[in-house]
Amino acid sequence: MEESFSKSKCLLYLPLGSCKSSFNLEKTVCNHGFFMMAPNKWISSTKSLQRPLRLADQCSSVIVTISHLPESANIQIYVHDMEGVSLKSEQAILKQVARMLRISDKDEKAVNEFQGLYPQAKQDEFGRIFRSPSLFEDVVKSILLCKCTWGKTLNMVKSLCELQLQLSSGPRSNRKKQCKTKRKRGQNNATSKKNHGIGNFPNSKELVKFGETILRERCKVGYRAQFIIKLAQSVEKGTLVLEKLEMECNLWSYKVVHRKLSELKGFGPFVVATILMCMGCYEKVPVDSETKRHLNQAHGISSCNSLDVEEFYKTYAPFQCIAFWFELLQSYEKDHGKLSELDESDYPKITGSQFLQNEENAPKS
DNA sequence: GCTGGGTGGACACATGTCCA
DNA sequence: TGGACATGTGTCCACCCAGC
Repeated sequence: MEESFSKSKCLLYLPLGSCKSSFNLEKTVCNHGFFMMAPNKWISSTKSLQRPLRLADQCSSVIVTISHLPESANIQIYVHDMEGVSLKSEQAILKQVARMLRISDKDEKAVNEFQGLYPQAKQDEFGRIFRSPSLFEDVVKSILLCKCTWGKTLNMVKSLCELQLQLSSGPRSNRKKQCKTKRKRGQNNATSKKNHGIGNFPNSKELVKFGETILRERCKVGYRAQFIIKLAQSVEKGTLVLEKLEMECNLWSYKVVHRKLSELKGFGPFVVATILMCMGCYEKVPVDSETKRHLNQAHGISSCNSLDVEEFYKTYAPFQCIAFWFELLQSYEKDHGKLSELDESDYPKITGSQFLQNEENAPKS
């Protein structure tokens, strides 16, 4: 059967629907550390987001630039280096963009309810926390946040994307074996063409292929390699269906999903809370050194544990996590200026603890 | 270049609490 | 009273970096 192609050759539109009134691309993207992680690239001069996204075959990627004109009812997605996009791939791209930017009726409902509880967030157009085009990417990035500095996390993620680019643009014969799906005219493997210097974030299939040793040696992910590979293997075998968990999280209590995730090796309370946030369950605040620092610095709460954090944000239930991120973002922007206007080279510096060190070193008045 | 302390979340185990 | 669950604490691990 002939695959049909989009009439629009390289420009796609994602309707905002019910999200139109509350949506602001800059505020939606530049509000969580994930936007600083490769392969995301925020271009402050044009207020647009550039990154590779998967085509329908899940194997090849294309670079897209996502932008939004104020008052427009659609998000504009420019697909680079492509003469045409099949309808299936178009749907795949739109689905990924909608996930990243939380464009859905459910997300809009959450934003409105949260802003009702936290009016200042409405003023600041805050409510959508940026995430990845796939839950798998969110999960791996959450693992990479652990036991290291922010700068190191950024490096590990970047190395993974570089490795993905290297391997995906390897010998043609290998790529043919990887991609059984037939591609027709115009559906070039974008990674074989102009790649804008960055690969996509590897999917589970690619990570299984890389293996633990390569992740350790090339990407310097250390002990995290075993957890990531195990996760990727479970996804590939079908013993772990992340999308099903996400759906369960939406349908029933997050506690069931919380328990299931906690059973996985390498998934501690911080990682699980971060994943739940990405899934759209905001009741658990990820508690790490940064959370404790923030509560100490902003509210004078010293030596707090996860229960103290839970107690502190219970006013905003079931959106405790969004409330926490709103406060944290405000403190970052107070110290470093607007995150959306930062230079990429400043990204590794964005932690409150850095600020704390500066404060401690500053002469006391 | 080597060494050892610091970092920070996960993990394993110990202890505490609750409820049938 | 005992099992299930929650909480606290010490240890582990890989890396960074200052000091020698």
